[in-house]
Amino acid sequence: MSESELRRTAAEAFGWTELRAEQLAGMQHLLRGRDTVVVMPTGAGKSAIYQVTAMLLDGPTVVVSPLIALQRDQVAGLRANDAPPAAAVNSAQPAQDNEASWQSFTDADAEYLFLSPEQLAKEEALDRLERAKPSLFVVDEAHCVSAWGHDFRPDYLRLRHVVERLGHPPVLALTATASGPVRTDIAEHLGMRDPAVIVAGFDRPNLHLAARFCADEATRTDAVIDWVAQRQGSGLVYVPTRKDAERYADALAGRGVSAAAFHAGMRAADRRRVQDEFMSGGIDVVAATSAFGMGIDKPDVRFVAHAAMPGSLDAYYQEIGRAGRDGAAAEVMLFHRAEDRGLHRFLTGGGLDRAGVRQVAAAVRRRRSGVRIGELAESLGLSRRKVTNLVNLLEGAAVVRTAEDRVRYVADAPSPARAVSAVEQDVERRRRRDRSRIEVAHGYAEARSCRRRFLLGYFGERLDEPCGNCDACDEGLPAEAAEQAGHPPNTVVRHEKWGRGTVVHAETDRLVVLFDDVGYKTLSLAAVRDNGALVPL
DNA sequence: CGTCCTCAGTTTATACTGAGGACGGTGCCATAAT
Repeated sequence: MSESELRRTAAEAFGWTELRAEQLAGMQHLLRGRDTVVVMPTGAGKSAIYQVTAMLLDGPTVVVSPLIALQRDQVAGLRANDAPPAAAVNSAQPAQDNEASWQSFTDADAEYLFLSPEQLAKEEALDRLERAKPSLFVVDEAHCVSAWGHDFRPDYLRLRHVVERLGHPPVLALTATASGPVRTDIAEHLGMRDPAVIVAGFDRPNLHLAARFCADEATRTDAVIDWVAQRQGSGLVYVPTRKDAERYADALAGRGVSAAAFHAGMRAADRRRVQDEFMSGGIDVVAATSAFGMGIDKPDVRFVAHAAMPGSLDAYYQEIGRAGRDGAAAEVMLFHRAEDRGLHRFLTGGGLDRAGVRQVAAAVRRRRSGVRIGELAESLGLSRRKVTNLVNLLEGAAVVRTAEDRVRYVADAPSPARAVSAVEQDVERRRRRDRSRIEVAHGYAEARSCRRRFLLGYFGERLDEPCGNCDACDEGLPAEAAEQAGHPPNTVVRHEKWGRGTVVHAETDRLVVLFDDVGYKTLSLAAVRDNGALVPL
């Protein structure tokens, strides 16, 4: 497919006269049938990649989207152009409308169908999808596969079976934020084959990055409120708990700031009102949990404060990325405490339900011809979500396998009793990895050198000059550390104990290395030099 | 793992202190009760 044909389609159907190199590259990979991962900032035109490609492929396109609100936005956006018809299926619209969406999709009338991963867990949905013979399978906000699939929304990890059932059309994963391990996780769990990975620049040079250590909770509260009260324009305050959202919103209101809380425990109508008023400028500041943000594209957010360090730099970067989308200067301030680790340790610490693993394994083994997850849940009297999670774990440990929607016991797999320890090892590995991400996030918070270099390094990008727009650069802190150390970011190294790894960040006295097997580790440079435990590869 | 809340105990102030326990984040979907 020629580049000019892509450009023409983009112009005719959508009125886009320019396409970025990354967009074109993504389109061409997909047209050649190759699975593709695209990491591109919000507003850079990720959606264009599938919207245009869909029109040039012979068959409709399935778009998996995590939020119903996003599905709506996407459908509305397509309808506003001369694009082909788009439809959605979800629980928020009447059954009649869902039926109409399916009809138009299977009749080859609609080109795009938007739905959640949970919809794709339904047998009937799969049948209808299969009949429509989709030629492109898109996973929007694909970091959700990695962030949510392992526990919160396990149907994300079932998508690979949906893809196989559909004969593996080209798969496109789209996200704005994904570090190396997250990209790998996404590709693996979507069952991608030798995917092309396109990463557009991560840097957001207009964001001024800064962090402040707070000794105790009362000091932090005051510091956050003072800082926010002194700012102008729209801003966000990210907080760790729902109660904090209310607490900060009230305190800010008491200081004369037009502020409101936002979290998942609020009534839907209140959430909508807060979001609408923030968008329209009626409310200046929203104090929110991580529930706020996906799909929010307000260009003139002037600041983002964090009243605690989130559980990973992936989450942090996503949240600060909501500032300064218009390209004008914006401020980002992180108020952190060492104790912020506690909540995330708790959240990543849920113990494995060994009895559940064993129970599901045994139940699967009994059904020699395989069993569907729905039947399994019903016969065991467990929730669907629970069973899906347990099946995912068993599948990860290669104890069971899914084909044609049926879960089967792997012929030479260990007994259910022994399978438990295989699963446990996987869970333990994941926990170590999650905890190492918490640690590296605090490494960032406490860093004494260019913050932007640290952040970009985490996402696999190298910044050669100090950025000049962070608190460390403001203070003239050393920036040449990476070179002095002899281990600049992105150097591949081998550690005698932890194996292969990649340098993520270097300071005068320590290195942060991402090891393939054990996750992130901070190494003292003195120790590295003295005992030769770390060698470049 | 840390914080906040409650409550008992000590105290005689309507207030401190410590112990113990609850609670902590993301959304889809289906189903039940108004």
